[in-house]
Amino acid sequence: MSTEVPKRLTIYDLAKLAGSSPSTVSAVLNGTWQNRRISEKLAARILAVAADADYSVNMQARALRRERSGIIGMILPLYDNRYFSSIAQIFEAEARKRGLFAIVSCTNRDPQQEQAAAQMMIAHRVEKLICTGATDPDSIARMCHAQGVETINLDLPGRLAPSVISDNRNGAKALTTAILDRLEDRGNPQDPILFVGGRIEDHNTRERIAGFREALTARGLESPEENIMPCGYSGARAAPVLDAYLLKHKTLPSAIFVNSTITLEGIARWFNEQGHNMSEIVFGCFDWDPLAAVFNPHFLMVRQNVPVMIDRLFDLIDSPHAPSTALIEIQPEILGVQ
Amino acid sequence: MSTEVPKRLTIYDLAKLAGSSPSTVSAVLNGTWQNRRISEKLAARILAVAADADYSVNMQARALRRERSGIIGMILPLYDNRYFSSIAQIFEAEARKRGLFAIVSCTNRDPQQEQAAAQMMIAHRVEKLICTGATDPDSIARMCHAQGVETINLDLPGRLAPSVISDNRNGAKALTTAILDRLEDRGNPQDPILFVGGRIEDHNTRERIAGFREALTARGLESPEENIMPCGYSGARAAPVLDAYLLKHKTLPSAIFVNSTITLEGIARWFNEQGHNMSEIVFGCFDWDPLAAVFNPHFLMVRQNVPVMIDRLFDLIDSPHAPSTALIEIQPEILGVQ
DNA sequence: ACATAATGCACAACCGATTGCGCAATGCTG
DNA sequence: CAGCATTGCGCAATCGGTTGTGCATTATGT
Repeated sequence: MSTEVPKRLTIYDLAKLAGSSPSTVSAVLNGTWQNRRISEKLAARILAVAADADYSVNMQARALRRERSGIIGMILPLYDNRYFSSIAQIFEAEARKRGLFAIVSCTNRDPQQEQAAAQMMIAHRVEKLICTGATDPDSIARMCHAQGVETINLDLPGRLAPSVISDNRNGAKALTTAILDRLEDRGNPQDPILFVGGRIEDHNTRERIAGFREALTARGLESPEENIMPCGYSGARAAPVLDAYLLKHKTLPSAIFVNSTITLEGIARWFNEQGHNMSEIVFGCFDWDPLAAVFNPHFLMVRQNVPVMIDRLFDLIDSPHAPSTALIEIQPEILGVQ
Repeated sequence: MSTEVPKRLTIYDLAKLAGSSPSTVSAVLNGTWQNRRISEKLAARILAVAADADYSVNMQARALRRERSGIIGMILPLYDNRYFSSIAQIFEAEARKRGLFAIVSCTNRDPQQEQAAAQMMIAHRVEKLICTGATDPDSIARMCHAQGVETINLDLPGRLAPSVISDNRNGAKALTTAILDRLEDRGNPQDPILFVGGRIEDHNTRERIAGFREALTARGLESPEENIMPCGYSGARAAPVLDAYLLKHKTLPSAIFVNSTITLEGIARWFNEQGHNMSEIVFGCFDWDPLAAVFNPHFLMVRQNVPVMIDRLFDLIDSPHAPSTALIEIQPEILGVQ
């Protein structure tokens, strides 16, 4: 085994091997040799030598000279739910298709970590930075713009860069309507629906609450403040909300609008611990998880359309200078309605 | 908005601003100035100027000159299950703690994509490459070693680089034993257990089958070949297996050892479609998912110990030259036993 | 045969940080 | 006050590609 760095091959070595010059080797290897009037024959020879010697370009050197890194960055709250992990996966695949190298950093919904990650991305000279579900997208946008790096917001919108998000309001309205239909099927169309989870500071949660209310209003129903509990994204936050509801009303709500799968997990845990049966209640969840869906075929779930979101995202990336006010809303899908 | 690249600040600019030289600025900014006998006072001035001007080092230039990128790479089959996504997340956090920048690529269990991703990683001059669940870790290891890049295998072992994996055999044995205990509680300790999912070409699947058999043998039970169905990782593969079993035996097995959550999803779907009730059967799954667990408290699940695996992984990364034969097995946890 | 154009390729200056080395200024010793 | 050590810092080469420019050589036109 190599004891120390075994000096990798450079274009200078290849030039010697092929009896040519570094600049010619460079042009041949990066495909610009046609413009430089290199002969077919020499190009072939150089390519053969390079392949034979297992040459691999040094991207650092290339990026330094070209003043373009070929890297595109994304910051993300976390990987471990289906929505965000599929965002990461599809983003990466799409980036690769365009010859870009994607680097993704998790920032745990923490503004400090978001800033630090963005700094790192800037230091690595990413060509664009995608801020997914960022708690403070505008601060990041300011930082990046000061360094000449454009940003795009995904999932949560900002005011200083274009944004691609789900149509939260209409998605929530459709989900709530589906819940109301279920209640009607069960013969209690007037029963209260509890809204649980999310952060009221989030644009998305506010929009979902608005959609929730619109659906109720459309049926001539009330939406009392006390039934709307954006208690955060952690699963554990759901228990106190349910405890309080039960204490006050002596009975469970007939339906629950759950604002994320992580909240759903907390609610399910509470039902298990309390010995309640989830199938007595109509559940609608603004988020999708295949295992949750298959174990609860009666659940209503909203699946955000990640492939289309990423498509629109790359439209923005490709278009030179999208207006920072652009807000693109993608319709999600309601699963569980017959 | 900037029409074109707005020339970022370099150490040459800072040198002018601070009335000093580029080499001094460099030393001050990268912390090596003590060795270069720069005065406290000048260092402070330069730091102030840099902070004031929002300077950000160019990592490409640094990496080129230092001949170290500060980047560590990982290839991964996919993000979208809890096991792999937590690997990615914890790996990234640990890398960051060490001042390394983690880049992760999904390769969809496709040897071609694995090779291509490894090539990219090499071009970006990663300092090490972690091959997680690679279908062909040895080919990647050969490629990387030829370029002087060390690799480490995670989740699936290889013969050309050290490996950190779960103790699949003992984990499977413990899971099977737990299943047998459940069957005994239910009064049918001799009933057949079906093993479904995974690839027989995978080391892990083979070891799990071995552990499965050991547990049966320990109770004096048979493990007929026909009950062991490593039908792949896709969920859809489970249905034909279950169909065939049902056709032959006219009844469902009393217990199923499920080899992954994706297979579990396929099985659950089949049960729904066929109108069978999953609670009639004892389920053990070699994999863990919090939503699956909370919706099925009676499931036995194996949670692989990702934090410890990543810990050991970084032990290997930090140790100069681990023997390529090193195989570190981490004990997983059985969830669902009282 | 001579001027002109096209072809084929190499030279050398970069990109921005790092680092071995050396020089000037100051401090200290005798 | 000469002689030597120490302090403080800048010079210039370097990492490995990229690219504007220019110089031979060959082909074409008259």
